[in-house]
Amino acid sequence: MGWESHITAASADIDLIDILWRQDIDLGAGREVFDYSHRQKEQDVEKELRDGGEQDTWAGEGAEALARNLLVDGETGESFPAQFPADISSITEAVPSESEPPALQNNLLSPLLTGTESPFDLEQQWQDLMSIMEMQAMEVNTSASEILYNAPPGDPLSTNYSLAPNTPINQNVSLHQASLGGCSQDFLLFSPEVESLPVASSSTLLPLAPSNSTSLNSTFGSTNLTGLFFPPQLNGTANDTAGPELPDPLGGLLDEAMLDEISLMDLAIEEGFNPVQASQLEEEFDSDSGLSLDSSHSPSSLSSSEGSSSSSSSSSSSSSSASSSASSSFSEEGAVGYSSDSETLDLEEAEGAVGYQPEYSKFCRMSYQDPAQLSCLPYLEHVGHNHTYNMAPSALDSADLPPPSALKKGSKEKQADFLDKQMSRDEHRARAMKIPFTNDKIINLPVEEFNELLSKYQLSEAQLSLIRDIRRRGKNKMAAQNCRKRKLDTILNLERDVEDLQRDKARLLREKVEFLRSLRQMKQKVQSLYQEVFGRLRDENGRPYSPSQYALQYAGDGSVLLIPRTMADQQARRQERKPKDRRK
DNA sequence: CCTAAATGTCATCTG
DNA sequence: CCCAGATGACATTTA
Repeated sequence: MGWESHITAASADIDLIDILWRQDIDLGAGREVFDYSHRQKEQDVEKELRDGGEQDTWAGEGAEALARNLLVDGETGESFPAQFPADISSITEAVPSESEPPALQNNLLSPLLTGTESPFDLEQQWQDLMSIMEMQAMEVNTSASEILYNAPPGDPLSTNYSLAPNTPINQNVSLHQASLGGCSQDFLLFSPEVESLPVASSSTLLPLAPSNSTSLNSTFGSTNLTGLFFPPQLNGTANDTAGPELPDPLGGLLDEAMLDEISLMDLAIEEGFNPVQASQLEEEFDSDSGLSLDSSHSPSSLSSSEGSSSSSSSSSSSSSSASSSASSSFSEEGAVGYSSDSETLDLEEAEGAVGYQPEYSKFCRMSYQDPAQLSCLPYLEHVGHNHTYNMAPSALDSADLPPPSALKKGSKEKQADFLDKQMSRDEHRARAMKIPFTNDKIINLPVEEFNELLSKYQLSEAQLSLIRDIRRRGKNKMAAQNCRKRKLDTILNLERDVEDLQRDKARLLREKVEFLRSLRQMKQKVQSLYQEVFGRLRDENGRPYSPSQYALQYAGDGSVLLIPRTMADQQARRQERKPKDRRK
């Protein structure tokens, strides 16, 4: 279902890409630039695609798109170097002179935007691709597909070229941007190749439009990725095939989107993520430690994390609420935390775990403290047994244990066994050593009271030693529990953050897709305008100029010149190279 | 009986 | 310096 549409869209993209490519070429963008690297990347992509199932398909699409995109980008980037301080206004003016409607003017301006594309160079694209794949792998849930393709509610892609309301950039905006971009101008608007093509040259804007899925499929499928890399040839074929058909906006967009997303992904992951995110994460960890402090309020961990992740906070707030549910469960455990899991259940444990609540322990067991013996109280007996501590070493244990069971028989015996089993090793040891108070007390009593308690009894060195060990171990046990809870909490928080980040990433990718889409639209418009203008030009004899021999070029002063192709090509090359150098 | 997860224990560090 | 708590590493128990 979705896949098909996606795929088709992707294929459609190809045509678009081809067109753009040509444009780029016309502009003077060099394919050489990307060729080599592209191929390699593509191959890699293919491999990856093969490796994974659906994801692969995605990746594949993305790769293809990427490849195409790269071409485009590469071209655009190179073709539209900042070199040319061209005025947008100039361009617009020039166009109008031709008798174009205002709308057209705007359109013309839009092309300038292409300059924006430049930023996306091959490397980035590649990274994007990688990132996308990664993303796909990662987010099975919020599958990138959903995001990318289904993404926005009123997703433009699905609808049409018409920009979605949400679309960040609409044409108007784009124009604005274009002006800002101030791309250079002396570039040739479009060049040769487009015209050279029969279909295109003759007339039509159509060629500019993205090709249909069908055309895409045919061309693309057959050609395969490698084909993409050899634009010149492909262009011809692709154009022919694709030519007349209506463009599939979605397809092209999607592909680009894919590519772009990839790039975004990369950026997010590699660049943005590492530094920023990493720092955040680090903070979180720190906070965690802090959390430990807060142990009492496990949630604090959340808060802390939030604080750290505040960057994502915007989303986090929402997420936090959402995640909070998840975390909440967690928090309960943890926060409460440390209150030990109800499961455990030895009172001791509970108390202990709860730790931090010595009183509780007192509650439960104070009574039997009698030095006399724990056995006094029935209830205590059982429980008390547990608490009653036992001997340390296994020898004692063994000795102790047997007796009880042996002595008591029947239900009682069973109970005893049960209780024994319930007793911790330290309890057994305490009992074996005849320690007069419960482990609970030993462990949970505040230092003062603990010392007081010890002072009340005449204890042997061995007993004192055991008591100290019991206390130490008991404390540590609780500490370990808290520590683990905290750790778990931290992990949950991190997971939540990851989700938030993924959401952000997806959102950014969507936005990128939309931008690219609008950019592409503008390019198409520019191209169509170019063709229209060029088509209306007549020489002294009233005959149209041959697109193969002439090209329109924007002059620095805003005028549009008709110049011989050769010159145009030369200039295009120059422009092409400068940008490269700059980038490096 | 084996494995993995849960717990407990110990050694260290830290505040 | 002592203590309690935190935590990594290892041991033991539990499921």
